[in-house]
Amino acid sequence: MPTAVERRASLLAAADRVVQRDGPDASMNVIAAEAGITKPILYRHFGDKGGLYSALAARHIEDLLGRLRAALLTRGGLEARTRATVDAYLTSIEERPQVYRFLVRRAAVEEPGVRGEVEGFVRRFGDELANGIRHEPALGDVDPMRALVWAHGIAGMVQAVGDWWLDHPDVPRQVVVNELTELLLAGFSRP
Amino acid sequence: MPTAVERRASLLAAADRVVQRDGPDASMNVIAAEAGITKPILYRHFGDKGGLYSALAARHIEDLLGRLRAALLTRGGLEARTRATVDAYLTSIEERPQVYRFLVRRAAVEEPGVRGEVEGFVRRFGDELANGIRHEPALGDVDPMRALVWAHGIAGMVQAVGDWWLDHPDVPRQVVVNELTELLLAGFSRP
DNA sequence: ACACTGAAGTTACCGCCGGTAACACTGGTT
DNA sequence: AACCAGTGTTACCGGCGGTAACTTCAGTGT
Repeated sequence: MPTAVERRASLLAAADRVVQRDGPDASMNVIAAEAGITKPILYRHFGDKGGLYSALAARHIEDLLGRLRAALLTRGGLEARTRATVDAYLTSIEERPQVYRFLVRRAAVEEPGVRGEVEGFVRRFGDELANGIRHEPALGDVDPMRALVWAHGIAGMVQAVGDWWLDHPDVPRQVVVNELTELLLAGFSRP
Repeated sequence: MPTAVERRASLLAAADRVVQRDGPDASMNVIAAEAGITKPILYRHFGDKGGLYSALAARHIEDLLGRLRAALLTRGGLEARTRATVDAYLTSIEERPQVYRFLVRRAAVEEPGVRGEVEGFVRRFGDELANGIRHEPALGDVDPMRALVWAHGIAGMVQAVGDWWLDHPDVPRQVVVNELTELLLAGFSRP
């Protein structure tokens, strides 16, 4: 007899399997079947579909944000940090494309207005990055508003290139990393 | 008795009204009711929901791309062109937020893999922009791959900032335009 | 004048979705 | 023995995208 949190974890694992196999449009029935149970149990554990998706997304978002944070702390200059972060992002896409698709497509659509739930991971990354930029030693003091606009712009830039790269798998990752890093660094070194 | 293309245009106009009133999740029933007819007629004209959404999106995409193209042709230096284009983008968001939401959220989700239909307007903008960058006089000859990555990055950057701005209406447009323009210009003027 | 055709439009349905109410089963507590 | 409390089920609801089958009616050939 598993505990409640174990059960919950196993349900999330099942949902994860389905999403990775069938893409980000998994239905509650299919997820329940994969977990070997029926729908109402899912609803008792997660409230509604948004709740399940939030829980599932939260897990991957924390993982991805963890990688990005670690990359942002890379020792070396601004260039090394930038390159490491971009590379971490694109590597995550390469390793689990379905998860990435789930994060950027599905988790952002489930009307984040009503509850301040997940709010899309690009947003969260942008908000964190804004803090990082404000305190980046190589940049000096940056106006908070400027940091916000820049951070969300940079996050969106990396995301858009990642999306584009998803549909152009022939392009080597290193090439994309190089171009993006160069573009970003040029943006940082303003006159 | 209206002709077929008139009918089609009036149906699209009805769909447009519903989307602008109720947001981008309009159902076929509601759209049909708004048009004063019933569902099967919509399906005879547009095939399926994706077809209607494609047609509706195509219209707005052409309009928005037209504005952006015009802004890209602004006389003056690279800065004037950049600023005008960013301003055109944000102004379009400001004027019709629901349409913008429809374009970035809905029109990109309807599985573009099967048919090469709309493919999201950010993608199209990115592809066009890549051409523009390759031939931008102020930049000289740019490697095609570099132009592609940059263009999609820039398109994503502007889009992300636009999305963020949608949820922060207190920030004046001019401020966002200024920050974004500055960031982009710095990116262009690489060492 | 009249039957015929074909398009326009309707009603009524299908299967699936997200979500829920109401009912069984089972173990432990008193 | 009686009673929970939790876990699970079946069976349903309204609404969605999508379609089959029927009606209605203007135009046309003879």
